[in-house]
Amino acid sequence: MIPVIHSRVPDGTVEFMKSKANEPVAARLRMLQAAQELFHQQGIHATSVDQILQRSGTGKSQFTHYFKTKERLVHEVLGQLHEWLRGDNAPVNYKVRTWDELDDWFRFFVKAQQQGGCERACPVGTIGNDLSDEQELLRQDVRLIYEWVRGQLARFFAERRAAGELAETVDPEELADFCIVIVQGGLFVGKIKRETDTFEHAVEHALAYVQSLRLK
Amino acid sequence: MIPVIHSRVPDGTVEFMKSKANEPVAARLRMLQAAQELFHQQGIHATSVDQILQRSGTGKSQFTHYFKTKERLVHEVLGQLHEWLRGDNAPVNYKVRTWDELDDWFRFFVKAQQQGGCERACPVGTIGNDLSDEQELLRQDVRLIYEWVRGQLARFFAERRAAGELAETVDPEELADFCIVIVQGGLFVGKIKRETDTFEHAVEHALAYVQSLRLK
DNA sequence: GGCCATTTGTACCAATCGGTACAAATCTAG
DNA sequence: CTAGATTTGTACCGATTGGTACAAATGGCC
Repeated sequence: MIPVIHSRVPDGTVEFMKSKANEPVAARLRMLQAAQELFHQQGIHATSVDQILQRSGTGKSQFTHYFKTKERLVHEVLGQLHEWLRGDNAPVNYKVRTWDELDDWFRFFVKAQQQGGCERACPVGTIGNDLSDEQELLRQDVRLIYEWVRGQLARFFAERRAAGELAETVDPEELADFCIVIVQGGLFVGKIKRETDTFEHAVEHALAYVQSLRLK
Repeated sequence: MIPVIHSRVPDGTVEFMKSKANEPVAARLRMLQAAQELFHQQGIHATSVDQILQRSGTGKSQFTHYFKTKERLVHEVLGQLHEWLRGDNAPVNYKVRTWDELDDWFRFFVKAQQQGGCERACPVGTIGNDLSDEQELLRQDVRLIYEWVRGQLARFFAERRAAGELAETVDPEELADFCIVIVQGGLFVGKIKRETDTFEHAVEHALAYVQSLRLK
């Protein structure tokens, strides 16, 4: 039986519901989860270590023991996000294979932002945007994730082109960049303006454009 | 004769070059300028008041005297940016009137990011992205700027449509949203990846799309 | 000169930041 | 049980945060 690790109470702090047989890894996971959520909605700078500890219901000694520094925690959060996207439990299918799935991919982000009250943009982008010049390691983590997403979209477009469904003049990777910029920009503007209309309009135009490139 | 207020030394701090007749407003302007630059490249959270004071060569008492709080300083920086964009000294022409000027408008941002070493995105967006839920006043400042830019682009598209150069089915405001998302997203991704290729590809596709909507 | 508002220097504040020290508690293996 | 490693609680650290207090300096104006 899987022990209940924690459950949310209205204000976002955790209720202690550890199983009788105390699982040590749970603390680590709770901290990772809390950090990911807080980084997503506040960024790195606006999120203090103490805040993460409070939400995850852990002490400072655990933090030091499992992560040592805030920077390493960010690194692990990015690793977790990376695995999550690549895996089959991702909230949206990144491994696009049909034109319809491309539509779904775009529209998922609009819906996701709506459901989050327009308070969050891309979790990876939010972290990446807070990095300084000295944090080249973390920046590499972020780049890796972006490149993987780009690769998935580029592969799809290349497949469609090979199937004669896309003009030969279209570079799959450049079109992938276009799609990524739409999503990142839409989430960014949506978060700032606290509204999804702008994002929606951009997505509709982007989809219309991609459709206009289709051959059959 | 206009007094030399300050000049940059390599490390970014100011050299004191006050005119003999000490101008009190100069301190205020230097702080505003320093704040704008630091907010642009680091965001609000990563920029401390002391850092602004150091760069502008002013003391804490001046800061308190002219701005009282950091929040009010941000407000004034946004006001300065707003005036700057609307005025005729803006680094790029926002009052687009021809298709060529639209091209220039898009491509300016790519070039600007390149020249800044890909370390900065949009100054307004960077500030807006750092706002919390409680700072609704500052968010309104940001919205106002975005709405003005959107209005300029929408006006241009509406003009073109009235002239029969754009399909009647195209909503000028929605197309403006598309353009803004491209620029904001491109700057955002470019800053994170420290590279402008993604942005460039997105802009080329965006321009190709807009061109495809032209009727003559 | 003398007055009064504006402008500035210096010292200071409590709160929070990320991080450390170290011993006590706990789990696991023999 | 005991031994040794893992995990955790508590107290603490110097540095920095945004902001304040208050007097001294400076300015224009009469």
